[in-house]
Amino acid sequence: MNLTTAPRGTYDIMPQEALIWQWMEVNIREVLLAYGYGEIRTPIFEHTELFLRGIGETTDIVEKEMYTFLDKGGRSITLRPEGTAPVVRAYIQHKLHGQGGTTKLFYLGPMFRQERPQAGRFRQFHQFGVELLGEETPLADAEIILLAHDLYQHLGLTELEIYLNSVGCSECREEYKKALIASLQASSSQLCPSCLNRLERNPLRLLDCKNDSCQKVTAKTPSIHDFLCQACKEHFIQVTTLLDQANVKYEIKPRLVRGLDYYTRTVFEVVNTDLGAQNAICGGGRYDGLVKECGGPAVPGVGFASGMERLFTTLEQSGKLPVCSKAPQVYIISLTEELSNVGFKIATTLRRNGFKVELGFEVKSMKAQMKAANKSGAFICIIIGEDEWKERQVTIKNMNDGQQIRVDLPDIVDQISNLISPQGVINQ
RNA sequence: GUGGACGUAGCUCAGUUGGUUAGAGCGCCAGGUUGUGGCCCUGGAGGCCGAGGGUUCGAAUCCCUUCGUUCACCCCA
Repeated sequence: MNLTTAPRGTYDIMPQEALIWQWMEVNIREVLLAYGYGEIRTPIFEHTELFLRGIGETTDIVEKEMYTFLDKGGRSITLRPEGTAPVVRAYIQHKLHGQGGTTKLFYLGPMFRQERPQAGRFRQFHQFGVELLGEETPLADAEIILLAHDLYQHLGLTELEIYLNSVGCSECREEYKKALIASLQASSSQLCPSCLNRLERNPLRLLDCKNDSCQKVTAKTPSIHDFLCQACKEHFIQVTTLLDQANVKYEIKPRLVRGLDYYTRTVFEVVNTDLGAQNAICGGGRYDGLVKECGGPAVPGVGFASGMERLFTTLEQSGKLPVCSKAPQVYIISLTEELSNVGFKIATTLRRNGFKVELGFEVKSMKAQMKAANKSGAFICIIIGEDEWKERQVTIKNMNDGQQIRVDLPDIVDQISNLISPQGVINQ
């Protein structure tokens, strides 16, 4: 074990980068709140059973990717691998269905899956997501997709693709599965081993296998759209109509199926095709059976989850990351040990007046301190030297043009205010 | 869990068919100014060449093991 390295698949967000994360979070919250969603903060771990029931026992997440352990009371605990199941649990626990109407929630935070890391995949990663509970109408599906669309738009991402499909309800999906299996069994000899396995367990997933031979086989299989029941068909058509009205471009992908068992009817992904193998930055859909499955009433739901690391990378690729600077406005240097007290006092005064101030702690040569001031990116440097201090003055230097003036101690705040406006957080 | 690629200074990387004290650029520190940054010049610090074992007179270089990183597969955001 190497104690000086973060555990596999985890990483530190350092101050400069954290500024960008804060920016992303602020913007995401802004849009979600504007759409009427309230933030919910659920625990980072839950009873393992919740995920077994919610996500589905035969999914890969549950079978091999969960961080599961026994606590000291012998309970099986799992670090949340996704956000929907915990939100649904909280929805049931707090009986939000009893308040009537719809419930609109969003979450944002770390998730955990014990997978082998690769580009765009970590063991601790971050997602935000929304859940709209209590609505069966296609308006809800459309609102969710539109929300995702507008959100990325708001962040400056205009080149993303939206893939859309319907996986039907429990009834018509069963019909389709039967037809699919029947069609595939005829040519099962040409399928890859993992697809042979999936043939029985989850034939839908076989549709997006990347293996050439499998693709040839599945290319000839029937489309789910030929099997959707009347209600599902109409639901899907209405969703697409609403998206058309809102001018949202999307691509219908009859073969888009998602890995989680709980989806019904609408499923969708938002994809950045420049991202490599892990190119989905958002995935979601309708889950009409999930609340009941988790022990609540039969309440329909629809939502999505978005991976923030992938969002970050996408923003970076598109040159949409903001320029975040942690540079101070004012850098203060003192030329002798005795004068560093004065510098400290001036720093405090300026900070309490709302200026972003950095104080050189070490009294070194003036040249060295000026270098530090320059490197900090400060707009103004305050120099406290013996000459000035004899007359209870300090030098204020504009680091851009090199101009400097001497000012009396009581006038510092006013003089600085003439040059810059407060940007710090402390305001009196 | 499986496979490929890669681990040399704080960072990005050189390092010839194995051959003395392991290099560059950037960054850092100091000096070129008695109290003035950016540009330039000079000097300096900083490496168990990921770790362990083996081959050899001699290993950063070859072999094995291990750890780590990374990309891909399975699967997924």
